[in-house]
Amino acid sequence: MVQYEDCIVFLLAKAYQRAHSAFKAKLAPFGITPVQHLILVVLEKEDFLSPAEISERVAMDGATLSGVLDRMAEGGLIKKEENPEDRRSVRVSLSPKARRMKNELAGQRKAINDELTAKFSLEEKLLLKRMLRDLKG
Amino acid sequence: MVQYEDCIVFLLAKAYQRAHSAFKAKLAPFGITPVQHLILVVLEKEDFLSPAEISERVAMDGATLSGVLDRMAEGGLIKKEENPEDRRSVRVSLSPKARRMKNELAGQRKAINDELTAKFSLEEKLLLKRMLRDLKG
DNA sequence: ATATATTATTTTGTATACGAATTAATTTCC
DNA sequence: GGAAATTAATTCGTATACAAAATAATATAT
Repeated sequence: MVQYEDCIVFLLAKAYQRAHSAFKAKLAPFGITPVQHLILVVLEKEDFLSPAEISERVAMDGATLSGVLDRMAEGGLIKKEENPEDRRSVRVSLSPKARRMKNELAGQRKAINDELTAKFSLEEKLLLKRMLRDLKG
Repeated sequence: MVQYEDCIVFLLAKAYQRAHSAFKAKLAPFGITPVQHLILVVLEKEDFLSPAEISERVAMDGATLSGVLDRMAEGGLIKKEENPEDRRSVRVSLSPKARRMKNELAGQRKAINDELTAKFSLEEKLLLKRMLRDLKG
């Protein structure tokens, strides 16, 4: 009998909620959320992506992304502009303010990783990452 | 430099989303969601809990739970009744329909666990569960 | 060339998730 | 015994998350 305490879905849900909540608190002073952080990092690597391209890279539904991008534009983190080549699509680019946050964002990622996995050995950390990637791969 | 692909928060988020989505699809024919499944299992072990007690056991915010319980009552899975001893609080109990789902629910948990961790050895499965529990514990 | 199909994005509807404010009932404290 | 603090739920506001429908623009096929 699989107790719910042993069910991977619930263990993942609760571990994710703890991690997300800790990261959210760490990012709050900067006025961004974990999801917004993720999108900023994606745009640091490749600027001027369309919502569809961002959606693919962050594995997030286009419908969700639409609202997130609106809030990020509202907050002055990104700019959304029409693509003149194809007026259906949109180009998203980082604002100067967001571009200046690059090092800060990297520091936040390192800090949250260290905090969350403080108890684990290096081998365990690597194994955890591999298993999370492989889960239902 | 911690790339976002190496950030535990994002790896957890995406692993959770995949697991949740697979479980949600498996439960859809029964008209319940993963969260509702969790609450049903909690009530199988201890019936007549209050929202506050359920909230504690499933580590979910009372504000979220309030809506979930309403939808479950609406769907005929639970009954909410006033506690005559303390009219602030509510007693939640399983409906006969939900009580009959017990074995089915246990089977669904086993099936989703097996699916999600099919690639892992027994040792890896145990280690993954331990690490998810210990993460930021 | 234009009706049709496809594509990109947004909107709508439903379900978590949680902080903060609100409401209602009970306790506590003087 | 009644004001004040506490407690239990709910409601409100904001942010994901995703399916399905709607919208708008482009491509295709005849």
